[in-house]
Amino acid sequence: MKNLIKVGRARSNITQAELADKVKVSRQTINSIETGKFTPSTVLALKIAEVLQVNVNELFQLEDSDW
Amino acid sequence: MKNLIKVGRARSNITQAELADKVKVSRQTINSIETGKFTPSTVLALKIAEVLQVNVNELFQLEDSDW
DNA sequence: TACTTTTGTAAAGTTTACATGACATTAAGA
DNA sequence: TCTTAATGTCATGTAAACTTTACAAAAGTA
Repeated sequence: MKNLIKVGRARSNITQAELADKVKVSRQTINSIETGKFTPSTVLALKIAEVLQVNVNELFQLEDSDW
Repeated sequence: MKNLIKVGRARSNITQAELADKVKVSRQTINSIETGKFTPSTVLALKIAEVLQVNVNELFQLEDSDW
């Protein structure tokens, strides 16, 4: 799965740590998701999308290898 | 988190077992998500949304208690 | 260059998603 | 009513998300 968190953060001009605070997870969790180390839960994806003001479908995109 | 999987299945006229097959998880997993027993991963949410032809944000919605 | 902020990463522990198998309940059709 | 399909649920096991602590690498700024 591909993600555009970095782009969204840049647009909103916030750091990983600030995003982490807003969605109430650790900074490492945001970093791990952003760098593709793991897949967030849907609740967390919805929160990140809300903070970054985008749809989940824009922020996270399936790849062929996910099927 | 609230979900509208049951509504989406009804619209697409497919059973939990059929949906499970299409997204490649067990029937119990679909049932557990649909009945709110647990939160799916974002990959699974994207797959279910794609099969049911809706956006993740329409299918899964945050509640105040999620924050 | 020196200092500070931001980001990347790793290890160890806890929690939860998801699998499998089994069985009970409900809905639906003959 | 009898039978079958669909759904709900439970128990056990494994894999993966997420936490905390800690440190290193990068990037920005004086």
